[in-house]
Amino acid sequence: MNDVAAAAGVALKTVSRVVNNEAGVNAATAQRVQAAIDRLGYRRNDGARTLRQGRTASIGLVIEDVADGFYSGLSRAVEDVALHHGHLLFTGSSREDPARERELVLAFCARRVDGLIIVPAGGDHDYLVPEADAGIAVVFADRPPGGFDADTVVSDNLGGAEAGVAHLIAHGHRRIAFVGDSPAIFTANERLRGYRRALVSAGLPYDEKLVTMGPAEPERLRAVLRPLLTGPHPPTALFTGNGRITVETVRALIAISSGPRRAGVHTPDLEGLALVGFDDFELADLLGITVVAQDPGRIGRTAAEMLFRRLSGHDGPARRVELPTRIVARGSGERPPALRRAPA
Amino acid sequence: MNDVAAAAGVALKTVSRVVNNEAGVNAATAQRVQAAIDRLGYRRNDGARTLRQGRTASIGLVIEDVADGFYSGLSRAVEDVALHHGHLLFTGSSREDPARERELVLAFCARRVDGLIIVPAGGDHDYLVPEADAGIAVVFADRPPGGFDADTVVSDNLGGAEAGVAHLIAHGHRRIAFVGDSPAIFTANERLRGYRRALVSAGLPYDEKLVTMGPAEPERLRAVLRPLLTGPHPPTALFTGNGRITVETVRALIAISSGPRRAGVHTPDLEGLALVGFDDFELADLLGITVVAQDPGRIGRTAAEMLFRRLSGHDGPARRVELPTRIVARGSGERPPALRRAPA
DNA sequence: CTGAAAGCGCTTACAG
DNA sequence: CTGAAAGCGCTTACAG
Repeated sequence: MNDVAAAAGVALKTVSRVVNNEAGVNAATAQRVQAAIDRLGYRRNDGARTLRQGRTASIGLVIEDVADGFYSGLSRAVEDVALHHGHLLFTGSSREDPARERELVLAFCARRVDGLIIVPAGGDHDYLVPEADAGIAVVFADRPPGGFDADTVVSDNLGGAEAGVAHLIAHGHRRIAFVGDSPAIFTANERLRGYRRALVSAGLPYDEKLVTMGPAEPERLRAVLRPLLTGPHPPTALFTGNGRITVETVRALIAISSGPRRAGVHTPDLEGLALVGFDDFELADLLGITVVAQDPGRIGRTAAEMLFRRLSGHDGPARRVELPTRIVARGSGERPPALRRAPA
Repeated sequence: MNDVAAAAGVALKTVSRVVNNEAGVNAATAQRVQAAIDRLGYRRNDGARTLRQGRTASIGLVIEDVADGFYSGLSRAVEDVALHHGHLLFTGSSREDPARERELVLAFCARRVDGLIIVPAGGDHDYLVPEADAGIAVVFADRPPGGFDADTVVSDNLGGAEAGVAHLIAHGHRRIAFVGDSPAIFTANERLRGYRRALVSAGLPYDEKLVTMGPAEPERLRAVLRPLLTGPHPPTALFTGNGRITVETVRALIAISSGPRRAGVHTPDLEGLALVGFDDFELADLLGITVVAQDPGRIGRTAAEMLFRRLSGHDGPARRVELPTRIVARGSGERPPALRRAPA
């Protein structure tokens, strides 16, 4: 900018005025400055601008994993809202690692992002207190924070799971297994609570032998599901706790029912089991899987809008928004209980 | 930092030394400074640091759409490499809009990112010349730039498509339709070229009535495929040009073959057609779809590594890396030509 | 081991 | 309409 000023024979401030389209510059002067800008290929340094102004016009987003369809849908919505407000977006994936979440968040804070949207991996957000005191706005999405008060947007995990399990019960099922994600994850527990509540409402017993929780690893699921399904009192239906669990469960069921198999179309008859999964996912329609659908785009959009309200001065108490889920019936959740074949 | 210096009774520079763990500070002094830092909740402002140092330790990534599995896989890899090199990542989606690509890229440049990874939406990258002159490193991924020389990482689109079509020919097909994405997209054209080349190699005629290109919209695909498949000389196989096209083509085939249908498991028998799709996608295994697989993670990783080589001083001529594809046979591409039923 | 001065590239707050 | 000075929060380059 200094070079431009020298080249145009004006003061720094005049160049600044031209660059920022401020009113009150003589047309001829402005033209001379613009010519110098073009000749020198000058481009304003927004980092310097930002330092002086105190706001960076950027926000940080920490999700679990971009490569997961749920979070990439959420990201896309956040990105749209951010751009619409003229903000740039730093992104990072925590990989369900609290230390990585913290590092990313603090790195974003060190860059002085104006605000943060966090899908928490960890359960302790004490570390955000100094950042929030310093004026960085924070909104949590998908899961609530731990030990820190801030705006939060979640789905109705409990109610959604309860409705999904009730759907199976309404179709005659009385032995329904719950296949959930790791118990360390907030949503996994809420969905387990919803499962229990549906059983209680229907007067059905809670049998912990029908409950398994853990990461969506194929080997683990096969190892857990095989004895469950081939044992003495198998369930007639499954309720799966999230999209990845659902997909890997379907794969496991096919592996269990067919063993090694040549390439070809796998008709997921699910061993005659009924299945309802939490989370919709691409191609669930073609597989005929009934789901309790969340709306990841709406979660992201809502969180981003709440953040920008804060950034434009809103100063009310922290709000918690709970978004509804809906059942999408596609066949797998509407089957009646089938007689299971005898153990192999 | 000034406040900390005052509180600790030392000079600014000493605080800077402590904050940055520079050697040569008396242990007692350092302790006093650290105490002041803790008491005041001081956190270094990396924006200011960056301004002084001339490097921002950040890179920008512009993809087509985060919500597309291919690009989110690419993003994840870029993110990993960036973090590994201590860089933060700005991201944005162009939505296949050249103007939006340009805006995002220039906004990143105004923030003085050290480097850029771009999946081009537009065909003209003249606008990058001043940025590159100013020292911003650029690598293109998935598609080559237009009118601008820079490192580029792409898949072997031509060879992959040729192999996929040859695979169908090897299984006896002689009338193979090509269902591609919009002709404005580089990869779509390369894959069409591969299709033609496979036909030529096998001595088969190129029939443009068997070729359709355009966006992956369900209505469009149904409107194009219905007459093609129910007409006088239907193809016995389809080659689809990318993941989204493949998925929507499968949906269209089901819609065409079954009309309105109650919810339930759709067995994608594809109307007896053979099908090979470019791009692997989640659940292609369960649907039994044979694909020509790219490796989006490897594309992202390779691009990011090339970028960081440039950032650490490498100054050779622009390189173009072409990554191999591989056929994953899952049944749909290995069917022999079937007698088609008569037009409905 | 410690510090005073200058400067990164802008904007703010004034003054003319 | 135009500009000189100060300052955002750091690091660089020296000096002691």
